[in-house]
Amino acid sequence: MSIALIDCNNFYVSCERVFNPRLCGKPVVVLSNNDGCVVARSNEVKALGVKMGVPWFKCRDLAQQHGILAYSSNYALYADMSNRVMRILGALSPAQEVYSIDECFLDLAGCHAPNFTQFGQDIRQRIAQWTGLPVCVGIAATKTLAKLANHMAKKQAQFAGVCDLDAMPPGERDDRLQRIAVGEVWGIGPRLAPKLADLGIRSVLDLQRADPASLRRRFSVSMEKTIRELNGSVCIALEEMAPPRQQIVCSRSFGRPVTELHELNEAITHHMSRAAEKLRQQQSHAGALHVFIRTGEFNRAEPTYNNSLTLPLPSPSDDTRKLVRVALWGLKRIYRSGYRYRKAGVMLSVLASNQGMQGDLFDAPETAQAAKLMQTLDCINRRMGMGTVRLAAEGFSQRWHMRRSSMSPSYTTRWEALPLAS
DNA sequence: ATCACGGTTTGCA
DNA sequence: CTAACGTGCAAACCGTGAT
Repeated sequence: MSIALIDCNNFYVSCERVFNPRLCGKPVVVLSNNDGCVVARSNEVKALGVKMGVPWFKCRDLAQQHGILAYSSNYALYADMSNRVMRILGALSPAQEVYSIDECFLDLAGCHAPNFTQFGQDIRQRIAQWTGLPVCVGIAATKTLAKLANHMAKKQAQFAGVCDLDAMPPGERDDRLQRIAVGEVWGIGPRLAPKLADLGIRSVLDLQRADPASLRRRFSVSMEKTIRELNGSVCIALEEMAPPRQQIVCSRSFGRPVTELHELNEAITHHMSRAAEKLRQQQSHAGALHVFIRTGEFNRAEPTYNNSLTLPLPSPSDDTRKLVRVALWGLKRIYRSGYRYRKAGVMLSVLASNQGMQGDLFDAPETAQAAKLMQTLDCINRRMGMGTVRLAAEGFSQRWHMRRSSMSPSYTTRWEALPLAS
């Protein structure tokens, strides 16, 4: 059993560089939604000590000094580049799990490659040539180990971007695992790492050799699975088909403080429309929805107000219009004037698959006509771009919309963005 | 004492 | 000029009322 984890290096920054090669060799960051935090860093920026997830305003001085170039995130571009990469990789193996926008697992069992390290190099070469993106490849017996192998391929230059843990002599392997902090393990985050350290478990090797049963009692099942995976037994299966979500959340911070109900109405309508899209995409209906609004969580000088409301739906629905109507009703109930709201969102829950749904005695079932309408809406928006056809209640000026002060053109998804002669 | 539930917190990526 | 800090998901946890 061998699994490969292919992960793009500094993915968002690398995408920007593909279409703007002048950025190569320069310190570049990509910012999160609303230009809030640093979410991707070029190696030059990492070398300057800028940490992942730092609020951008806190790096402004350093950025000024070193001429760091900052881009707002351009999801249309990254999603398109991701699709290209995933399609290429998917063709190399009968089983692929797309784990996130920039990484996927491949089951190598079905790949008749004589030498997996060479196979990894071929992958790197092909992705570089066909998309312009740099990737690293980790290979091992389980997903957890493949993640770790990928980490080594990235951090240690002598691997040249490919690390096959199974091809490594056991002595050397233990030696390397000894030198990696336990917090690098997949599933061990900033909370668990210190707790493990209290027990004397500091390195990956320590965790690998820990007793799964006792750590399960102290922590959870997932901890036991992680330990077993580190020892080469598969506990976390490759999931080719993502299981349908149990809840769907859409929320955003505003580009500026919002005080008026009519603006919140627009934002909630927008978020609910997106949530309903996701809902229909996974072929579910929602049995309940949740609306929330909140003031800033960092600004302690301002009066705080957080509120939310969960509303059961009379019968499960996937109709944007019905969901929006209920959400706005809920919003009106929780809205208080006189606050500077910074964020709003919705959540759909009690999700049921479209097959075998229970009807309601007192509520009209969703009509075939409504289903057809939603289908058409989704079809147009998929083809012509997000939000081509939408509810007017989403508003037009959208003064609450997130900040994106410096976004690159969407080269691969908008004709107008191509720098052709006009 | 135990269970199902719903809401909240925790944790991760 | 100033103020400014992301999102989505699930599991664990906890209090409550019913059994």
